[in-house]
Amino acid sequence: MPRVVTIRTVAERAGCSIATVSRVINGSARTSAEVEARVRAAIEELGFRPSEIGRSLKTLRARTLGVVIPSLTNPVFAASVAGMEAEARRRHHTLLLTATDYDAAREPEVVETLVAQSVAGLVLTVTDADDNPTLDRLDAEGIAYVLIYNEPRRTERAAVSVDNAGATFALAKAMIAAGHRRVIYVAGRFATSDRARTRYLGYLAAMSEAGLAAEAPLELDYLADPAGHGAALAGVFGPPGRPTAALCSNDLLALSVMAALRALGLKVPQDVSVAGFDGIALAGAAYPSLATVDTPTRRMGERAVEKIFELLDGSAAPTLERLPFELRPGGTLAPAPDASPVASARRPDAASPSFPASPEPPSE
Amino acid sequence: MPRVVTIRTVAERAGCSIATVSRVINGSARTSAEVEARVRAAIEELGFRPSEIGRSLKTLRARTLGVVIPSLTNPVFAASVAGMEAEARRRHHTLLLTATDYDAAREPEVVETLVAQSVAGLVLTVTDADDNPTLDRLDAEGIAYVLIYNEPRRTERAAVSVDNAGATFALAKAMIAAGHRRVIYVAGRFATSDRARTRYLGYLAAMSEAGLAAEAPLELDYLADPAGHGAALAGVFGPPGRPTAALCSNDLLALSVMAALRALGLKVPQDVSVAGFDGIALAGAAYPSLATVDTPTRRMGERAVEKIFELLDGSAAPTLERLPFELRPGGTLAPAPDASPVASARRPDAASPSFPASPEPPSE
DNA sequence: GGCGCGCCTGAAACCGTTTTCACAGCCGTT
DNA sequence: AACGGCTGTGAAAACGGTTTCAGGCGCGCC
Repeated sequence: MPRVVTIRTVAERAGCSIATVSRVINGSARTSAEVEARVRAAIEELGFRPSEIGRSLKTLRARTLGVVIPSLTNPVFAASVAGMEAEARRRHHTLLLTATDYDAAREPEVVETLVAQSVAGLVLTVTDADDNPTLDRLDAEGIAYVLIYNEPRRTERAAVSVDNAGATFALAKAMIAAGHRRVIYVAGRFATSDRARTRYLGYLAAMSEAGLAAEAPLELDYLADPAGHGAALAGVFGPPGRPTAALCSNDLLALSVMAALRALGLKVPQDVSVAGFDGIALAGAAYPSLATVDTPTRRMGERAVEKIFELLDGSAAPTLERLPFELRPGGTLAPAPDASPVASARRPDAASPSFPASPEPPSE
Repeated sequence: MPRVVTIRTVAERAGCSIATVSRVINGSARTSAEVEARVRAAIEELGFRPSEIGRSLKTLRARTLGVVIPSLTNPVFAASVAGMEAEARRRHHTLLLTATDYDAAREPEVVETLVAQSVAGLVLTVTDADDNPTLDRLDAEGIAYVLIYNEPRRTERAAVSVDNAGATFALAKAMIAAGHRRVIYVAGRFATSDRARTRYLGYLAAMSEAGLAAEAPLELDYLADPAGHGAALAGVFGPPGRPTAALCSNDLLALSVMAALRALGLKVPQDVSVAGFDGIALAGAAYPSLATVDTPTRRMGERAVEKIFELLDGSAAPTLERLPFELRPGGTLAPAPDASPVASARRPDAASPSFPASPEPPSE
């Protein structure tokens, strides 16, 4: 028999009307000091806590924020959700969390679920931010939302992201600067991640700028058993003239690729350099430490929630906002083993980071 | 102007009463085929979706589940939340997610928040499952909850866990069987994690059984900068006669400890063996792969949600349920470098796992 | 042909809160 | 002394559903 004590119980106890109790609770209108004291005492004694449901029904707006992410298993999303949670709590809101498991078909239904809960707003990472009926519907209904990690081309969509293509461009350039000529882009779930696709464009641009031939991207499912990776990677790294560097679309994938390469008997970074994207905390604890693009994952979550409230109170129009990233050097990226037989065989040194931490490495 | 279409709009369009619309939606009573068709058509045309808030108000129970965890940043909690989310979705419920950041003082307030939302039940990991006023309050109010990873001594508390002490006992025994004599237990946030304390008991038991002297536990904050770890670890592993093995209270900590040991110039596992606890996905991708206790993290989350519903429909009484664990061998646990100068210096081999995967290794 | 029983249906109450509206009392001003 | 405004309060109307209750209608059975 939970919730036996409602605002009516309190009013009775305090000897006033429920309207007055409501006023005391919300400070929505002045009340006499005497009545206020009685009400506060009654609330205290009864342990009363107003029902958010009752409140929401009147307001037609719950103090909750809907969150839609592909998966909590990827630490990059877990970290950004942690940021959202902290910021939401600061603003007396709670997160309603849902995951799509990278299934685009699930997006409309989870958004429906959240909208049915009358959330104040939504934070989402979708598979495709441009061609997306679900987002169109939110636009049409005027429901506040902010994308995170997506970079919609349509600038009237609110989003918090990083320069995915630019960062990958810089990262690929760093690999090229380290002497790598055959660099392969490895993606997880290419089809269901516009991030992976956008990052690929950055890779292509860097290869093209350096006059190098781009490789066909290698697509791996990083949720599947790493054993599956082995076969795919063996196909690419087995033949002679194999790539000397793997640029992975995210850190989780990169760590998995490193394990798979080792299982194939290839040494990282002596045989193959590896880099990731995201800057998850564990990338630094890996051995060798993972070279990656450090994105402010937690801050992005916080910022997304801030943005929701800006949209709600009308203090800002929806915009695409790119937070700064940083190239993070790591032991997994070393100078290329000299592919040309004429050049001297310089030993790569795993211990020394091989590219500067500035976003734009020197152009030579 | 969101939510312009309510059950009343639908009723009008279908030419019937709102009661009938409700009946069609919920199948709570028979309706004529003709009316039902009209109602369904109206719902379709209007894109109507019943408000969960309106529904909950009558029911006094929302179709949401409150989740309280220390932090999403630890993959073990992220994975269990992923399990909860999947199971909750299966049952048409949504998660309300909150984190305490390992702050016991925050527990009562976040639980208050969730209760105010009229959640159907709660899944929580608390700092102390035995002496906990917040849980007492939930008991008193008859609100359904299930603990996860906690192992309350009070058996009338519902919980899904593993045998924390038993698993650590087995893990410590495996280390001892590998020849380690000085094994140190390294904990993160000892004060705010009854898991860390319970696991320590398992370590103590194993050391005692083997007639070895237990070391004082080393407490590290794995959220702090790993640089801080360095100093603490240097104090323990610097002096001669240092421990040859570190048993860490969780995987995240273990990976951080590995990085810190390397920074001190110590090799894992040649100089120091390391083991963790939890079995997070990335433990397997680490190099060397992390020896750990593999717990069914995701499954535990699913099971906790199942249990909530068992409690709600009265089909089961609250109990402490321990799911099976498995020792997972890993390259970080190798035979001890022979401490006794008289014995021959046998080279430890990082590649070969050094303990069997069975929960109870041979007692010699 | 009348009676009774199901089957569908609608009116209305209810859930817990916020908010509007009206009003009583008081004070200061003219 | 009358009047206007201001302050504090309560009654009541929402908000969007579910559910109870009563009743209308059609049908079968005596």
